[in-house]
Amino acid sequence: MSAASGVENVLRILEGRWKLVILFHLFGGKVLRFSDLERAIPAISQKMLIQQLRQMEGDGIVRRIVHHQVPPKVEYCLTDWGQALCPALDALLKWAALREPAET
Amino acid sequence: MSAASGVENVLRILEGRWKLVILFHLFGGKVLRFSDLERAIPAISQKMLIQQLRQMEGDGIVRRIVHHQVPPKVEYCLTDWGQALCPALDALLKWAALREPAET
DNA sequence: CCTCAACCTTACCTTCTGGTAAGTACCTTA
DNA sequence: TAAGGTACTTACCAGAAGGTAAGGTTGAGG
Repeated sequence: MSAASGVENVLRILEGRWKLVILFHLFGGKVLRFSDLERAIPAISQKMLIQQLRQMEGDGIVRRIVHHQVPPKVEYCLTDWGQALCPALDALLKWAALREPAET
Repeated sequence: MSAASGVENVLRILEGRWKLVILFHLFGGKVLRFSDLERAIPAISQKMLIQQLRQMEGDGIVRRIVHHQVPPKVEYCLTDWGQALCPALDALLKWAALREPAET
């Protein structure tokens, strides 16, 4: 059952109050600046935004693009691997959709 | 993007240090007693085992079968919905497997 | 009467997560 | 010289998650 630990790893990556919210804003190849994300997710604090972005960058889901300009400009987008998450999340969604009818 | 909250809900259900470990022990229609699970997962404490089982029962993933005997006997197995999780977890696993080759 | 087995509950404590608020660095503009 | 905009960073705190240890219920067996 190393599958268990594999899935646990994946959950560990996706866990975090804001990861999925950020992901969904980035799906579809969108490229957003830090401040765009702040505006898109008003409830998030800068600390959390940066923290979750950094973690996802470290996990290889998100790519960080720094433009060395005077008013700093940093953009974020998904890596190919990050984009590939879509179908897997869909599978989870489909599973969740099964719930209502089949409840004993 | 209510998909985001949908997936968040699912993660909320699967989250928890021991849920997946227990799930994988129950996959395949297995029916296990409390003490079987304790033995199968030596690192878990009784408190955690019961807590995670109860949460999964509440979420409709696990079914609890009580036999009113003198040395109590309680069995746990997956509901149909719980079994249906398998393919979704497989999708996550497949996604995780994509990682190595495509790392830039 | 005492103990044991199996399942669960409770109290308490530590660690982790997320939240707020303030501060930093840099150059541009007034 | 002072203010401002962008992208962070830091210090501190509260609440939740998880861990340990002990207790409690029930009837059979000694």
